[in-house]
Amino acid sequence: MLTKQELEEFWAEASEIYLNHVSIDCVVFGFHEGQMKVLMLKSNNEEAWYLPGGFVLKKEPIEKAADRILKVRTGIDKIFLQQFRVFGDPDRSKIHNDMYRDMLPKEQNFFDQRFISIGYYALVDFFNVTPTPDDFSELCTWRDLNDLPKFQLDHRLIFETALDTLRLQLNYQPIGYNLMPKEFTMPELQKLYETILDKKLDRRNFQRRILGFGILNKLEQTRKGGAHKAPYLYSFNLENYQAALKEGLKSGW
Amino acid sequence: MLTKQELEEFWAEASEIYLNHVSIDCVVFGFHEGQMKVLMLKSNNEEAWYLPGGFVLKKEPIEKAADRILKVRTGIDKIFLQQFRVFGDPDRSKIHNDMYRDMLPKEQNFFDQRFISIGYYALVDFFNVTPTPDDFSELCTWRDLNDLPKFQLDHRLIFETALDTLRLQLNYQPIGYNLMPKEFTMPELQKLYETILDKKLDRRNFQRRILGFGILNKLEQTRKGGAHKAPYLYSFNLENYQAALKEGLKSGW
DNA sequence: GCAAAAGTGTTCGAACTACACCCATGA
DNA sequence: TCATGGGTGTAGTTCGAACACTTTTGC
Repeated sequence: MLTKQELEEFWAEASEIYLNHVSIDCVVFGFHEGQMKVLMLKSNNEEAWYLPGGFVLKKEPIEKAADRILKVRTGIDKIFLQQFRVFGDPDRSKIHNDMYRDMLPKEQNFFDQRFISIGYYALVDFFNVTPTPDDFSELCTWRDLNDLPKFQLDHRLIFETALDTLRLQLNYQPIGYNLMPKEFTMPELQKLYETILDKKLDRRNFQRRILGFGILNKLEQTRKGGAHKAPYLYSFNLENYQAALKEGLKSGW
Repeated sequence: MLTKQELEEFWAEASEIYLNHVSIDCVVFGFHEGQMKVLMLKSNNEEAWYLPGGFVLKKEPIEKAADRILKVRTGIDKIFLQQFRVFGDPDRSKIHNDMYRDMLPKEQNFFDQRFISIGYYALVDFFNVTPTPDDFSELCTWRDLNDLPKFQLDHRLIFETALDTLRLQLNYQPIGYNLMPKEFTMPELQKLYETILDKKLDRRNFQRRILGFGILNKLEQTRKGGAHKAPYLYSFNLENYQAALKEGLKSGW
């Protein structure tokens, strides 16, 4: 928790270095133990959780800003990021404002303004992330999609819009390279799809379809140690994967 | 063309009523005589064209701002609008700034700042639009997609991103209700798709596919007066159309 | 009657669905 | 040896691509 003095300094600096009225919020998806996770922060002294976010430096491209913000929260450098919507309701940051409004006069208070927030979603490898709280949180951690906390501000809307976008993009983009470890089994990848879509898929049809995309390399090894028949390991064929990202998976029209 | 005095007043007012650093640019698509059109404005005294745009009032939702901006440029009230991307390069409004930078001191000059622009695309019925120039343009008119002028700033990028988005959305959204007149023939609708996609489609397959979506009503009448066999008229089944907009056309996974 | 546009099939193959069977492993 | 998970195969169906024939209309 920051002291009033520290807040004062933070705000004074913020107004100097950041663009006014513009913020960035990120929905960071990870995948662990067959569950989809989202990175969240818990407010100081309050049971309200929010998404990693921040502001844009005066001369910084917004993509760089999102990168920088997530680098601090996760420790990861080149994160897969996708802009998905702008949240621009005039009242969307009202609660946030209220929290800090009375602590400083309006002129010095960077938070006491309307923010247009640019939403990014990110896909990351769970194990590479080192969740790191910011100045306004006592905790930064993964939350299971099936066990979400109380959201601050409009962050539930931002989260749900991100998830909807991700589900939609599943239809014309390959997904997984950023969420899975280097090597993985087909059932593991299927579980990722099932978790994102929140429904069961047929083992055999899933395999055929995914393989049909031509974005996987089948490796010689199998994953030993499981309680049953050892599944084959796969890795992504990065070249084809990138191509599929650009061209899309189906032509449609 | 505004005088220096008028500019001074405009800027003084702008800083008072608009959010800093945030702008909106709109790509307005229309369809006329088998050609896709985009609404553009021609700069005063310069062969540089730009997209309809504007700023966000201090307490206005961004969607409302886009509505308001387009209402003034087109005369249409409830336009079909779709946010598609934010353009946030720090140098993106540089040229614009240069144009007006020297006319007023920095503090008074609303334009002499970095703008994060929210991109919307709009689909409108060509015949309902009354193109109306703004204070910085001598002309507001439709431009054919096959005959585009020189763009100002990053407006070519904005336009192309909008078109790409539209093409992508064609795969999972019905399109046409906002671009076609109330009644239309199948060949006319096909022409719309062909124009957006910039490629020929098979008559028969197109008809089967579109009808399969269940978003059309076949009318009794035919379009008389043509030089050949009279085609049937169709209208959109608005209920099914709206449903398709929400649910998407194909499930995919 | 002829050219051009529009209505209406049909065929073929690819792709998706829904299944069934076999194999490997640990308990 | 058996329950469980994983690899692989197949029949039926649907969907889209390619293509042909007929009908209407103005000249």
